[in-house]
Amino acid sequence: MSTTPTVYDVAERSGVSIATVSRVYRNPDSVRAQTRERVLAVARDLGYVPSGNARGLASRSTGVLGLCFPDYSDPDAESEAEAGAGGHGDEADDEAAMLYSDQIIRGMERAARRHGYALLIAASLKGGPESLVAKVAGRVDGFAVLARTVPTEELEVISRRQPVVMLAGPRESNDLDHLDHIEVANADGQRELTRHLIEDHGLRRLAYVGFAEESPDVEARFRGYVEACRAAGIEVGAEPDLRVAMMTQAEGARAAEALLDRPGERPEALLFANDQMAVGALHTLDRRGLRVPQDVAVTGFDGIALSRLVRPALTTVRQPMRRMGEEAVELLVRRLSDRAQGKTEDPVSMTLPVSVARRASCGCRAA
Amino acid sequence: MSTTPTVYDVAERSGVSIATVSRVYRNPDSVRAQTRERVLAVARDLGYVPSGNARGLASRSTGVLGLCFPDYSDPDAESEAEAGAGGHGDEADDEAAMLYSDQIIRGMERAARRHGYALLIAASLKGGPESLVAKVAGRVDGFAVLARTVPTEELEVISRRQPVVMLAGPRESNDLDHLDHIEVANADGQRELTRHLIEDHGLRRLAYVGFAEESPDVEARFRGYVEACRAAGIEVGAEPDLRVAMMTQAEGARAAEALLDRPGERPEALLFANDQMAVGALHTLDRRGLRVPQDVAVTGFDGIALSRLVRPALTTVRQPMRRMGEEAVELLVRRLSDRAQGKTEDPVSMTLPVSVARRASCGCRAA
DNA sequence: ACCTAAGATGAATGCGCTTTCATTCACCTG
DNA sequence: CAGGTGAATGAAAGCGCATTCATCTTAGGT
Repeated sequence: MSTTPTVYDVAERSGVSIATVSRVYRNPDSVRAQTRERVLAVARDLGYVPSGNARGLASRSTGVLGLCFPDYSDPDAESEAEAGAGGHGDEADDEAAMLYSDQIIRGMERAARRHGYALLIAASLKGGPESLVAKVAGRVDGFAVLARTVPTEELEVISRRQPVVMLAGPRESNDLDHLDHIEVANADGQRELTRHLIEDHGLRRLAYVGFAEESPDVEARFRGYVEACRAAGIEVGAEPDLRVAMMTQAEGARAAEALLDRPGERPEALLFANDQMAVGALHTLDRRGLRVPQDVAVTGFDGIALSRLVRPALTTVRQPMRRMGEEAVELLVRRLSDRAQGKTEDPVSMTLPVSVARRASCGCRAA
Repeated sequence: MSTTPTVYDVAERSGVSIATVSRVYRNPDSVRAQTRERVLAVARDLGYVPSGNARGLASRSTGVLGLCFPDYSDPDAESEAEAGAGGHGDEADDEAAMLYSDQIIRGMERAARRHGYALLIAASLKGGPESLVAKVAGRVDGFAVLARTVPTEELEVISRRQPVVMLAGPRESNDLDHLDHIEVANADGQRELTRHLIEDHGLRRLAYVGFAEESPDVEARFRGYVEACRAAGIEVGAEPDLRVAMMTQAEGARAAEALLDRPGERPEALLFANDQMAVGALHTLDRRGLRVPQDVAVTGFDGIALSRLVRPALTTVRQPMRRMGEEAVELLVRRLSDRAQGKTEDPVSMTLPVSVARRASCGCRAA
């Protein structure tokens, strides 16, 4: 217990060299059965477990893939889940708080497992040491990063030494052209959803709520919104009707207040750039006595679990997050084997299709 | 690109020793600002990222915690999700397949993050190489294991060299007494649920479906069931009415068939040892034209997402899986710091409370 | 019985970093 | 100006394993 046993201990106690001990684990068939058994017995006896670090160092590969994602935690969402997932009382539980990143983790884990890899996950602690990525990068053979988790420059540096695939953010302009990249059809989804509101529900006074910081996803979504509006002959500005500081429920609620307080006719539909904001808006509307969707329709984007649990259930655009995780792993694995063979292929960029979930908040189902 | 840069490269190019380069990363304040900047500049230039393996080897600690869990994948559940989560049509998506382990991962990740650790997750590939644990164990400072993922003997060996906490299975008899251990109140939950069926719904002809392999959880649940029955003066055998080979939906469906085909009066309630089996049973009953809960009540155990999505929604016992993950990390962190200080504390064993979710399948809500 | 080839094992080196311990240097103190 | 201090840095010794390459067995062939 005091000092953990190493190859040396096992070798000595079983009367062989450390090379043989190593072989017993790496390549059992190359050791005579009798010797092997003896070594294994001693190992068991001593409580020997090969050090992954040493192994990785010596063989320069870890058998681990990684995922870095931002600290999505939304305090509102947490309390929401505990308080009752939008009024569900005892229905509330962890499920409601399942987010974006959880689905990706799930997808990656599955795929990684199939390929014999383990998965290392780490979220950037807000305001923590900047070295999150470095920490992960140093321990894995390759990894995926959710967009905007890591400073571009740092990523650029790291991607020179190991495969990196960027998730959900369009490839950032210049430096990162050589990164593989997976995104979803943000514009398509928002366009289709908007078209649905306009054509199928006959709504024409729409308002779009986006995100203040530069976010490629949000921009793409807004673009889809604009396209659908223009196609229907509805005039819209070049900017969302409102931009919030964070894409949280609280901000969504506040955004709804602001939009409703604006002079002029009340919008017939509020479109939000993500589900959490939309859920926040639902609360505001409820408090103000406005019925959804009769008085105002509300839509989100993402398709998180909560979107289905709130009342009225939220019409939104579902992203194939799990699949994204799987594709990321496939890509990494391919890169790794390419690299092992000295091949060099051009960076891949794929776009996964999304689908509109028509639920109650736009009027497609009973609340 | 050809060869990844190391401390040596950085040291040479910036005219310092490798010791200084190391300090720049480990203990920046101990290096003169001017020197530090120079080193960092070179590092950035070269694309240097410290090797986690080498670091771990040298400092014998990784900053990573681990989780091993069994391959829960239930093909039925997957297809269920794709086909429509019990008839929900387009409502179907990944959410429905969120399982036990996903919640634990989530809890662990959160807690690990708070303590500055990353999380390594790995599922035992069914029939894969036995070395799953060894792989994980060798790369982390401590880890949690879901019961029955790993042969007891192997765990025993490993736990001698690093903190291990066992999740959800009662401490296995002899060898593993020194393992920390977290479980949920299986018996309490099943007892309360059974009591509810008997007292609040007036049901008396119950049937319990368990798991054939020895499973401490299932045994505890069954024990709770028996206690509640006896307390109500209902006579029950020492064994579940039926034991299945796997706790999957298919097996649950089959179990329901078997129970309904038995001679004698039809049971008023079918209690399953987990949600997935109960969902399978729901299908059988539906196909046979039996109404739930009017003709037969059905209950599960676990509280997975699917349990709420099926129709009728499943009455079940919710486990605080996420919290279990968090507690596991807390325990590991404490152990690690104890160990660092040379302290040795007795193994901890904690039991987390569960809660009964009364939904439609027992008659508590509209279907 | 002798030689050869294949098989099993050992010796030695390096993977990239952390960490004493020792050394150097610039500054203070008296 | 000598002696002393503390800060900054360098030298060197591992950390635990994988992996040639060399050496030693052993079985097979004639």
